[in-house]
Amino acid sequence: MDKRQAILDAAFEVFARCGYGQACVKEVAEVAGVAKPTVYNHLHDKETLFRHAVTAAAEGIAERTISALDALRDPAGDLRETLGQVTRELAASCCDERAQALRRLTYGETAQFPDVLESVHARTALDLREVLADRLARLVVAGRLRPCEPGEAAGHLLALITGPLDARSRMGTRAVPPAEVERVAESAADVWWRAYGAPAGPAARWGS
Amino acid sequence: MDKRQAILDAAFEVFARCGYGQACVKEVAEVAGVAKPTVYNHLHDKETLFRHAVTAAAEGIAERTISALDALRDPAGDLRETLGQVTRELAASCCDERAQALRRLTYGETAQFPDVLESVHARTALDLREVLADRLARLVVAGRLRPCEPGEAAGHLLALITGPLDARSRMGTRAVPPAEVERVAESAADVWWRAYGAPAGPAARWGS
DNA sequence: ACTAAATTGAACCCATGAGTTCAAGTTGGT
DNA sequence: ACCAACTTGAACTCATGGGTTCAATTTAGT
Repeated sequence: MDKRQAILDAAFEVFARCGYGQACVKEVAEVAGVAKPTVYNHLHDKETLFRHAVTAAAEGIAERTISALDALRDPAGDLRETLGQVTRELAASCCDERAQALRRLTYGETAQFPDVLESVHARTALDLREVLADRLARLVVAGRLRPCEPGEAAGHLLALITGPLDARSRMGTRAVPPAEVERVAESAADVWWRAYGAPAGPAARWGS
Repeated sequence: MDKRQAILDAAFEVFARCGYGQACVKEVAEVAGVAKPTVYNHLHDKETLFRHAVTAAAEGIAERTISALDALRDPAGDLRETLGQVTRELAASCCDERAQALRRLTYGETAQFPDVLESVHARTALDLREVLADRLARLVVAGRLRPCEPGEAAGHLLALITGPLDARSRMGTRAVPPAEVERVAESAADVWWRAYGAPAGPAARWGS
C-alpha cells in the first residue's frame, strides 16, 4: 500500500484517459483512493505529477518490451522461426493499451513537455533499437544474416511492426483483433527476412 | 483576405504550438489579425474551431503528400530509380513541419476528439496507402514487381519511411538534416526493393 | 501508550480563459 | 449616399480547476 505508487498509477490512468489538459488532480486523487492534499504532498505540482507518472510507466513498458528480444540471444534452431516469434511478441507489446496510451500522451504533450518526450523516447525507442541492433550484429558476425548496418536493420524491423499496427489501431483508438496482429507481425518478419535474411545455402559467401 | 481562412490558419498554428488545452482563442484572434468576437462569429466554439482548422490543414497536407506518388503512374525508365525518387519525396513531406504538427495534434487530442483523429487518419494515411497500393498493383500486373498484396506492400513502404524518420525527429521536435532524410529514404527504398522488387532477368517467370 | 508524521475532508482563494454583450465603427453592394 | 451586414475593442460573466490552509484523525515507529 505504497500511496505514492498508487498515485502515480492513478495519474497515468487519468492522464491517459483525458490528456494532460483535461485531467484534473481531484480525479487522480479519487482513482488513487487518496485525498487531494496527499497528492500534492508527494508530487508538488500537476506538472511533476505528470512527469513522474509518465516516466515511471515508460520504464515498466520499456522493460517488458525489451525483454521480448531475449529469444534472439543465442537462437538455437531455425533463425527465421525465432525471428517470427520475436516479431509476434513485439507486435503484441506494441498493441498493449498502456504502451499506446504512453505514446499518445508523450506525442500530444510535446508542446509542454518536450523533455518528457525525449526521455521516454530514449528509454522506449532508442534503447529497444540498440538492444535489437546488438543481437542482429552478433547474427551478422555469425553469418546467419546478410551483412548490414545493425542499427539500420533494427530500425527497419521495428518500423515494419509498429507502422502497420499503428495505422490499423488508429493510435490505440481501435482494438486490433489478435489474429490480425499476428498476420501483420508475420508479414513484417517476411519482408524483413527477404531483405536481411541469409540466402539459402551452406554458409556465408557473399563477397564485396 | 478571407478572414475565415486567416482564422483557420492561425488556429492551426496556435494549436500546433500549444496543444488544444493550452491554446487560447484570444491568441488565435491576434495571430489571425482579427478580433475575438469575429472568431466566434465564424466558428462557434473552440471545439469547432479546432475541428475545422485541423481537418482543413489535413486536407492540404494529404493532397501534397499524395501528389508525390504521381511519378509512379506509368514509370518509364528504371523502376528502382523512380521508386527512390518517390521515396525521397515522401520522406520530405513526412518531415514537413505542418505534417508533423498535424500528427502531434491528432494523436495528442485523441481523448477529446477521436472523430478528428479518425477523419484525419482516413485522409492522410488510408488514402495515401490506397493510392500507393493502386500504383503498385499496376506494376505487379505489369510484371515489374514481385507478386504481392499491394495494400500490404504499400503499408510496408510507408512504414519504412515514416518509422525511422519519426524516431530521428522525435515527432518533429528535432530537425533532421536533409542529408540524413535522404539516407533514410534511400535505405527504406533499398529494403523494400529487396523484398518486393522483381529479381534481375528478362521478365516475369515466378510460378505458383 | 506516546509522539511525530502522514492523511483527510472540507472549505477556501484566485488565476485563467471560454464565451457574451454592446455601442461604435467599417465594409461593400446598389 | 444609404443600408445592411460585418467587424471591432473593451468590458463583463461565469465555470473550472490548480493549489493552499487547517483542524481533526489516523498511522507507524519505539
